Amino acid sequence: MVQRKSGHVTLLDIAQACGYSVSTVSIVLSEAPLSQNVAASTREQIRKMASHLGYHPDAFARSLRRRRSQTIAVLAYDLSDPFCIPIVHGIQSGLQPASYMPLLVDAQTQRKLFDNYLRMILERRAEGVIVIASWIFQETNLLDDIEKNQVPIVIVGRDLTNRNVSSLLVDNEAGGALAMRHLIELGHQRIAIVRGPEELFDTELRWAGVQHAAAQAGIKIDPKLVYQLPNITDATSGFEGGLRFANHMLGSKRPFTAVLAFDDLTALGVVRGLNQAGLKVPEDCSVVGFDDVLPAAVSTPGITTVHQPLKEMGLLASEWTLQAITAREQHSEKPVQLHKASPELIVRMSTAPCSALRQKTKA
Amino acid sequence: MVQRKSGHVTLLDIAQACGYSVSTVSIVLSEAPLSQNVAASTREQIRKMASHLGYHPDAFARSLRRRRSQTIAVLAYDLSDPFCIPIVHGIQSGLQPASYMPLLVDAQTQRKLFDNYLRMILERRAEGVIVIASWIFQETNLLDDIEKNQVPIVIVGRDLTNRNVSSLLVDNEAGGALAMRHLIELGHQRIAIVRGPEELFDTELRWAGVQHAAAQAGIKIDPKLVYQLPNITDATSGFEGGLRFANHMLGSKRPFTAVLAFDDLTALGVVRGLNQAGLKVPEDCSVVGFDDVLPAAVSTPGITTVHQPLKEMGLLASEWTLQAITAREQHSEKPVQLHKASPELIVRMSTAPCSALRQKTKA
DNA sequence: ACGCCTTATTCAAACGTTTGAATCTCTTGA
DNA sequence: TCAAGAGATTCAAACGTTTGAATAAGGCGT
Repeated sequence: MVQRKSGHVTLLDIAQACGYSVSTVSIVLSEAPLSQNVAASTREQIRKMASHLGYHPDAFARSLRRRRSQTIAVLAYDLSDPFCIPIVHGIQSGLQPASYMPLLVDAQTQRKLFDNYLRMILERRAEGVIVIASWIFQETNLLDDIEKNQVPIVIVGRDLTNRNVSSLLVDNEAGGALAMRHLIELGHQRIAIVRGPEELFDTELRWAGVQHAAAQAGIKIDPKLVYQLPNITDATSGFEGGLRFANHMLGSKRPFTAVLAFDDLTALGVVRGLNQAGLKVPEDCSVVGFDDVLPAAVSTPGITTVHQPLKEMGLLASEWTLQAITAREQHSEKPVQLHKASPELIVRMSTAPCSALRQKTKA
Repeated sequence: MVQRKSGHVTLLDIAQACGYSVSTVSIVLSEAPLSQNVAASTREQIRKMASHLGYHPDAFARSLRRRRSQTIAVLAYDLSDPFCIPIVHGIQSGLQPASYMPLLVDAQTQRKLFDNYLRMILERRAEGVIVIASWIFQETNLLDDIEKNQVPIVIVGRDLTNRNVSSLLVDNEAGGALAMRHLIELGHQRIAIVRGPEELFDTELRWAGVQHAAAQAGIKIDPKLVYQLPNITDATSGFEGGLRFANHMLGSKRPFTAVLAFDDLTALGVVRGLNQAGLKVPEDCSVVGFDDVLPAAVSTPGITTVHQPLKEMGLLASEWTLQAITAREQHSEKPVQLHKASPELIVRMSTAPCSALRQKTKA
């Protein structure tokens, strides 16, 4: 194997090795339209030599010349949020057939890192950006920077259509209602609610769904049994919050038979808190979560939750991005879109019919 | 803002805008040594114009010319394994100060994807590769391909020093012993073991540690209470296995007071299985896991487990890679290294003193 | 008035690839 | 015999940046 100074095999190496010009070799190996005109024997010979020398086209030179990076950046605000991974998988499967490379970066909830990576993304000339806005996420000037560089952008997990960004997220309102209706159908009347952090838009929407479902069933929500998670930027902080609030609920001496938690980690925190006080889930109290992340599925009891079709959302996000890129190539523009994915209730073992109800029906 | 055909601002734009040559602009903005000779006023002017136009150097052109991609590929065999994320974080924090960009890709346990991404990595001229070999991982010809291209490689989660690859992994033997000793100290004598898949190297090592600890304490392991997970490539499959084996254990009618599971997911599966049979953890049976992933921490009871210093391992992996790169620049070579990270026992609520022991000491 | 040093700036080639246009060599038909 | 076309291959410029060498302009000592 020949070693050039750059350490990599180039077209020139191949050209010299088999006595053709660089152009011919390029045409053959990149399967340009002109390669039909190249004699079959030549093609064969060049291809053989290329693989023999272990040639890999230099993406930098190619991108520079073609003015295409074949790259789409995926900027996760916090990759350790289990919420992200299925989305990433969906994106990958959408990009793979288009032979685009995902440039996946994790801002680790740090504004500074976020900006830093954003700069790198722009330098690497990503043709599109998909932002995964899990948990709290302040966008501030991000959009200006990206827009200035005319890079199509799609956001998952947040509605930014009012800022002219195509967005995909779960239908939070429907999801909240789904969870609430489930508890109501099980006969629960006194339901404690743990709302999400105020800064998170999901919070209001899920809350609206919950209220709607309650109103529809003629059930009043005791304001003293409504809690709100603090504005903390760590995705696992919900667990602490749920644990703390469970203690508050029990200390408040207000009766309740079920807890509707903002997300799965919060629900798991609630379960822990109830258990520490000697209460069993679901026998003494039902708990329902939101998101359907892995820990909810593998804990015991499994947490009843609202599933988000994350993989599908990721897939759609990648498709939208690719569409926006082709649109821009044709000097047109893809209109801003909003997709609200339908949530699905996953019933596990953390919810059960209200024991109070059983007594009532007996009476 | 000026728009060129490429859609991006270039050095030429800046040069023309303030009447200097491209060279001068380049020298100033890339802070080359020569920039000391450039008049302070000129520097000022150029910098101002650059930020005004929103200039970002083209990474392709720069890398092509400099022959440095400033990129290190991070190839995860299965990113959905919670095990990976802390490692990635460690890598990121190691790369950040060196202003290297991590090129993170997820093979999703698929051989085809793995090869595909590997090709892309080579085309993008990553200067180093860090492989995260969670769960089962067949390396076959990967190494040849990378070695041919003279790219330094480091592997996390697997010992491949015999193949000449620097490796970082937890000291599995010590970890296995740690878990076993913990159970023994709690007074458990009849301990069921769920071994990992046969193909996974960790399996034998942890098993050796377990056996060693047992021998040291003069405790015999009942072969009928030793199970082995099947060779499945999905990281969450341990849960199913644990659940199934818990049933087998109970069905075998052999007495046991504790279960040592191969990893946390398996432990969670065991807990579920025991619960379904009406047994309480830890009152009726203790369960210990391995890895300390998120689900183990947030389930109730929290799973006692063996923590791996994953973040530190990731950090060290990135440092080794950077060292190997600088070594290669100086035409020397970094020797192959092996780091066995010290595991740490995390005691949570899934383990408790053996009730049989209590009776014995009373008697 | 000349060479020489310093300071400030520019030239021009190179990195590896792609591609429109050009070249060269055959055939073929008139 | 020559023009015209087809087939096969090559030229040369370009993508945006970096950098060793070259140039230009001033200051200073002789």
